[in-house]
Amino acid sequence: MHGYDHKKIETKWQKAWAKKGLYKTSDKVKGKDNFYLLVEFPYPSGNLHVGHWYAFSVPDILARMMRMQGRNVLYPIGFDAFGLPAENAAIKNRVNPRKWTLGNIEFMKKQIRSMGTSFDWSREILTCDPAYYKWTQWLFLQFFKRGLAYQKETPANWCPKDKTVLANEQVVDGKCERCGTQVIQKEMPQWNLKITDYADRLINDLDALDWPEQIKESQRNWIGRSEGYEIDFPLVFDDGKKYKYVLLHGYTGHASDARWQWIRRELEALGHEVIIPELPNTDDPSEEEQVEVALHATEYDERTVLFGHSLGATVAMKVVEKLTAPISRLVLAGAVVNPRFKDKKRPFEKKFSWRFDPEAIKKNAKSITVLHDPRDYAITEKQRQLIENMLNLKARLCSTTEPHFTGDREPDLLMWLRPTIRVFTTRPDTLYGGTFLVLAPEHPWIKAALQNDGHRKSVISNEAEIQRYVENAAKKTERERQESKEKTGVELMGVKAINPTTGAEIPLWVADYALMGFGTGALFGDAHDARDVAFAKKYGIPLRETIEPLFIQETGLDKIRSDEPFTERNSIHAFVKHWSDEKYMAVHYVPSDINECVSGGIEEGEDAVTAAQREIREETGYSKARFVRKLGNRVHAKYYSVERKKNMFVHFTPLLFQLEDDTQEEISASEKARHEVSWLSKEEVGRFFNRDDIRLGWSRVENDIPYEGKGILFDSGEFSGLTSDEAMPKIGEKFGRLVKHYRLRDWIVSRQRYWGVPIPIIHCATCGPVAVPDKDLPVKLPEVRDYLPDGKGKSPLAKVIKFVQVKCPRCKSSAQRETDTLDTFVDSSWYFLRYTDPKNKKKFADANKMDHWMPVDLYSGGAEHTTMHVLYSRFWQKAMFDLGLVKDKEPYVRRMNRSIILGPDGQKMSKSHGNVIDPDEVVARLGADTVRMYLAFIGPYSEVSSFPWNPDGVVGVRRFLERVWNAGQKLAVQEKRVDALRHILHKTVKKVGDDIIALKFNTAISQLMIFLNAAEKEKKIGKEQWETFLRLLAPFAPHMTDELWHSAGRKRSVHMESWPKYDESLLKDERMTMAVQINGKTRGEVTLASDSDKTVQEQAARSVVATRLQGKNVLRAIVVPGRLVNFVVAD
RNA sequence: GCCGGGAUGUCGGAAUUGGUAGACGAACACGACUCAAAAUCGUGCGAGGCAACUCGUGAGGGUUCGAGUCCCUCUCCCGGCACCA
Repeated sequence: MHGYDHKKIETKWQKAWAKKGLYKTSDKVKGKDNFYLLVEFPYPSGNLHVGHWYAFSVPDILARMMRMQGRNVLYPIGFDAFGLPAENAAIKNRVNPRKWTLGNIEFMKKQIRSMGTSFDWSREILTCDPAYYKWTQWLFLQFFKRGLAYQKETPANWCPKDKTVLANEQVVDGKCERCGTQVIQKEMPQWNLKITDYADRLINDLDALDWPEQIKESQRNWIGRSEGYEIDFPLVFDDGKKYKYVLLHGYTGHASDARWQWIRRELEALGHEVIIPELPNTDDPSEEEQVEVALHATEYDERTVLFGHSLGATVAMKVVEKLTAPISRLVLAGAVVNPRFKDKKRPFEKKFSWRFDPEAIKKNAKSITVLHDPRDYAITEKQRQLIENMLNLKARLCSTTEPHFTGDREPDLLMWLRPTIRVFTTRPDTLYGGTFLVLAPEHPWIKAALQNDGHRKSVISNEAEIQRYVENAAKKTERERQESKEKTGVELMGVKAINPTTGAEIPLWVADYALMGFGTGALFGDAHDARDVAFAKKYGIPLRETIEPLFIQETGLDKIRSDEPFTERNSIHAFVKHWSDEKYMAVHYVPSDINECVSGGIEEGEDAVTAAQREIREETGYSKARFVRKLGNRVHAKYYSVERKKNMFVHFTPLLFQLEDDTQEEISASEKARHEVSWLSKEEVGRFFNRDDIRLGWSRVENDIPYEGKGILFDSGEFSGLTSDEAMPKIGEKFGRLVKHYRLRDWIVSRQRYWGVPIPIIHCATCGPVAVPDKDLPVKLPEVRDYLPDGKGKSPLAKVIKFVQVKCPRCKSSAQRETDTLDTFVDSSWYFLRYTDPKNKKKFADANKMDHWMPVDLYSGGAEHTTMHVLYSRFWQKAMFDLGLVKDKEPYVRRMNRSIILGPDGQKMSKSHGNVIDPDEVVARLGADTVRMYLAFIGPYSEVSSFPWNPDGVVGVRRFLERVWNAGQKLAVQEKRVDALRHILHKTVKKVGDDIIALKFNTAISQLMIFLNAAEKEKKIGKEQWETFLRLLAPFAPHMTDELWHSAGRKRSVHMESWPKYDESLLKDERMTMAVQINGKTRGEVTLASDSDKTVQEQAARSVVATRLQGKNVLRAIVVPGRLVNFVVAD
C-alpha cells in the first residue's frame, strides 16, 4: 500500500458514483421513510467560495448518514439563476446574460461535484429555465386571480444605481442592500403581493415551529405587530359654519324632540349649520316619502354630515345611495337593516325595501360611523352584526342615557357627530391625561384642510406657517428627520380637539415626530411618554399626569406572600438632607433588611408633612426637619411587612426635608435597633437605596423625569384607582376599538430590469390588467439588444415592440404587455416544491410527490435570509395553502442558520483584506475530504457564530485522515476483535450518530479521533471493528472511506452500507473511575467495577480518603453511581 | 430604548443538562528518529507554588453536600427592531 493520494482517490470515486447514479433519489422506497434535506441554492456568480463549501458539504454529512440509517433522502441542488449581476456583467462586458449565467453554472457545477456531495443532480433546477419560470408565472397568476397580487401606484424604494425598485427587505439603513447606494422614494405603479394579509399568521404560526429563537424573534420584529386602540378625538373649529349637519329622526319621532333640539344648540354653539327636516307620516312612514323629503331638505356636499337615528338611519342610507357627490360623514345610531321584531309588527316594515347598496353608500360617504348601545331594546346584537358586515366596519359602542338614544340629552351621540381625528395608542390608560394631539406632516386631514379652492378660507388660520412646515418636512428624508432628536412642530390654529374622556379642548400640532407610516399618523400627547413630554415642555403645552407608579416586591425578605390579602395604608417617604453637608440620610431597616429613607404611615388626622416630621423624629431623633417640597405624585408599593406579618399595599407620598440643625432627641433602644442611620453622599445614597419605590422618589430629588411605566390611575374618572393593565382594555373599549398595526409592508415584486421572469400580465384600456391565459405560458423573456434600463422606470423589455404589442386576451383589442420582471425572491419562494417533481410539464409539481417530501425536514441557510427569503417563502406557502395548491401551512419543519467562515485573520473574507481562502487551491493540496471534514470540525454547525479559517487546523484534520489511511497497514487488522476497543467503539457509534443528528459534527469528529487514538494505542484492531469505524467515517470523508472499504475486500460502495448499531449494555466500560470528594472538593479517585453497588462504592471511596477523614465527623456521604462519592464533613 | 442570543486556557471549542472544568484539534515546549531540517512518533501544556495545596468558566451576591450549568444584580460582545405613540 502507498501514501494517501487524495487526487487519485477523489476523482476515481466521484466518477464511479456518477456512473452508478448512486445518489439518484426515488420518490418513494418501500420500507424507507423520506427525509428532505434542503440547502439554499446558490446564485451562479461564477466561482465557489468557502461559504459554499460550508453550506453544501457539511449538511451532506447528515444526508449520507440518514441514507445509511435507512432513510430515503432527498438532497437536491439547483441555481437561483435570475438576478442583477448577470445583467450588470452583460452591460459592462457586452455579453449575453443567459450565456454568462449558463457558463458560470457549468463551471460551478464542476466545482460543486469536486466536494463529493451526494446531491441528486437529476433533479437540478434553474430558475431562468422557461420550463421552471412557466410555473413561477402560473403561480403568480393564481395569486393575481385571488387578489393577492395587485398593481398600485405607490412610493417605492428606488435605487438610482441599479435603476430598479427594491422591496423594503432589500433596503438596509436607507441604502440598497446590493450596491450600497442611497435609496430614494419614487412614486411608481408597482406590482405588490399582499403579504400583509398574512402578517398575523406569519407571526402566530411561529409559535408552533421548533426553530431557533433568534430566527423567530427576527421575523416577529420585522413584521412588527403592535396591538393597541384607535381612538377618535372630535374637532371643534373657531371659524364657524364649517359643517352642515342634517339630522334625520326615527319612527314616531319629530324634529322638535328635545334631544334633536339639544344637539342643534350644541352644534350651532360650535358654529356648525344644523338642519333637521320633519319627515312625513311619522307614525306610518314609507320609504319613498321620507327619502324624498330628506333628499331635498338641503344640498348635500363634501361639508355635510348626515345623521340618522333608528328608522332615520335607514332613510339616511337610502339618501346617501342616491347622491351624486360624496358627503363628509354618515353617522347612524340605533340603525335597523332587517327588521324582524318578535313582539309586534311595525307598520313601516312593508313600506321599506330593506335592500341596500353598500358599495354606493361607502362611495358616497367619505366616512361612516355606526353607533350602538348593547342595552338597546329595539336593536338586537344580530342587527348590529348585520350592519357591521354590510358596511364592513365595527360599530362604536355607546352608553346612552336612554338605551335607544332617546334621552333628552345624549352626550355620546354628540361626541360622535363632531368631526374627528383618529389616533393610535398602545397605552389607553393614559388617555385622560391626553392634553394635545400630534399629526404627522403627511396626515391627510392636514392636506385636506390646507386645500384652498379660492372660494372658502381654510379652517386653519396659520395656513402659511403650516404649509411651510409640511413642505420642509417633505424635503427631509426619513433618516434626516430621525437624526435630529430635537422635536419641532407647529400648532394648528383655529381648531381644537376634544379629549373624549374629559371633554376638554386640547390643541392640535403638526410635528414630524409623528410618523405617517405608523398607526394612524396621529397620536395624543400625554405626561407619561418621554417624547411627548419633551415636545410639550419645549412649546409650553400643559401636561396632566394620570399614572402613579406601582411596584410589587418580588425578591428579598419583604417579597409578597401569595394568597394573602393586602392591608392598605397611606404613608410617606421622607428624604432628609443634612443641615450643612451635601449628604442625605440613609436608613437600614433591619427587620426586613431594606436600605431606605425615612418611611412611615400617616396617622388619622395627620397630613403627610407632619407625619413625615414625626417619623423622622421617632426613627432618628432629629426634631428640626424643614419641609422643602413634595417630590411629585404618590408612589405605590406592594410588599410584605416582616414586623406586621402581613402583605401591605402602601401609598407613599415622597417628600424632601432639610434639617435646620443637629438637634436630636433621645430615641428608644428598640427604634435604634430597628433603624441604622447613616449619612451618605448623593452618589452613595443612590446606590444605597435598594427598593424601586424609594429609588423612584429619590430620582425626583435631582430631576423631574416623566414616569413612563404602568401603574395606578388617578384623575381618570371612573377608572381612577385601577391598575394600568385593568384600565387599558376598559378605557380602550369605551372610547375606541382594538386594532393591530404592522411594520410589514406589502411585498413589491416589480423590477424594472431585464434578467428576470416577465410578469405575465397584459394591460388593456378597457379590461384593465388581464392575466395571460395558461395556454400562452410561459411568457418567454425576449432577446434584446440593449440591457441598459432607461433609468426612468421602464425595463429594457419596454423597447421590444413585438413583445409589448399584443391583443387583449379578453376583448381582443390592442393592448400592452407588462414589461417589468419579477423579483428573484419570487423564483426562490417555491423552488423547494419543484425539487419534488422537477420535470413535470403539466403542473408545478404533482400533489402526490409533494406529499412524499413536504414539508422540508431541515432547511439550512444563511442568516441574511431570515427576513427575506425565509419570510417570503413562508408567505408563499401559506397563500398556496389557501388556494388549495399545497397541504402544509409551513414549508420548513426545521430551519437553521449557518455560521460564517472568516479569513485566517478573523476578518470577513474579502479581496481588499487579502484574506480570501480559495477552496479549489486547498482541495488541490489537501483534498476534498480534508476540507469537508475541517469545516465540519471548526465549530458547532447549528449555532450562529463566525469561525476563522485556521490553516494549521486544516492540516490537523489532514493528519488525522492520513493516520486513518495508514491504520490499514500499521495496525494489525486481525480477524478477532480487540476487546479493549469494544466498549469505546460502541460508545463512538452512539455518539457519532447522535451528534450528527444534532448537527454537532465537531464533537462527532472528535469522538472518531478518540477512537483512532485508542486503536493506535492498542496497535491492532479487529476486521469488523475496522469496518465499523470506516462506516462511521464515511459521511465525513466519503472518498477515502470508499477506497479503504474496497481495499478491505468489499465490492459495494460503503455509502450503500447500513449504519452500525450499538449495544446499550456495552456503552459503559467494565471498570470505571469515580471522583472522591470531601465537601464538594475532589480529593482523589477510585477505580472499580462498573456494576459495583452504592455501598461498595462508598466503602472504596472512604478508604481512598481515609487519612483525610481521620478524626472528622462525616455527616453523610452522597453517592452518584458511576460519577462520584462526596463526604460531607463537619469542621 | 425594547427584544433575542452569548461570554470557558494562547486559539477553535468540549462538558452525559446540577456531579472530577478544559474532551478533541491547533499553537507552544521538551524528547526520540536524523549529519541537519521537515515529516513522523512520544511527553508535557489553566494560573500560583519546590511541595502539600490554593485559586480558576465576564464581575458581584445567593441557593446547594456540590454551580460553567439554577436564582438575583451588573458589565461587555453579537443579532433583530427603533422618534413605532
